[in-house]
Amino acid sequence: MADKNFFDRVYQVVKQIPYGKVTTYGIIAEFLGSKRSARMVGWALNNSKYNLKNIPAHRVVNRQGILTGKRHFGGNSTMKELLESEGIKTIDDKIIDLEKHLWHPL
DNA sequence: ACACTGACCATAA
DNA sequence: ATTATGGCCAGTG
Repeated sequence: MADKNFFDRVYQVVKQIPYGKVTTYGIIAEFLGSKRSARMVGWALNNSKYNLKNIPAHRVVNRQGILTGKRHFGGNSTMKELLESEGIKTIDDKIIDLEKHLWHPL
């Protein structure tokens, strides 16, 4: 059941994101083979909290570096605080120097 | 079994 | 430049 679903693949990639680094839905989706499946990546993360996995979903943002999923963290600034806690600066839920913190699964 | 939705991205008009 | 639509896969009603 590890590589059985799209979700699990996403989990393994996201869990490999090192501290202070971020990645995007598109990159993950593209890494999985279908950049059009970026939606599923977000879904996987949404289910990840149901799976109680150690998924640093706060390190996953959209193509613009915007914390699109911050509203799913339950709080208003939970995601933002987590990122800043790792040294990632954000303005209005957008990551500054995204490419500087950007991490690629390869 | 069918239809709609979902933390997106790219292209077309 | 903005808005609309298609596409991808899976889950839920």
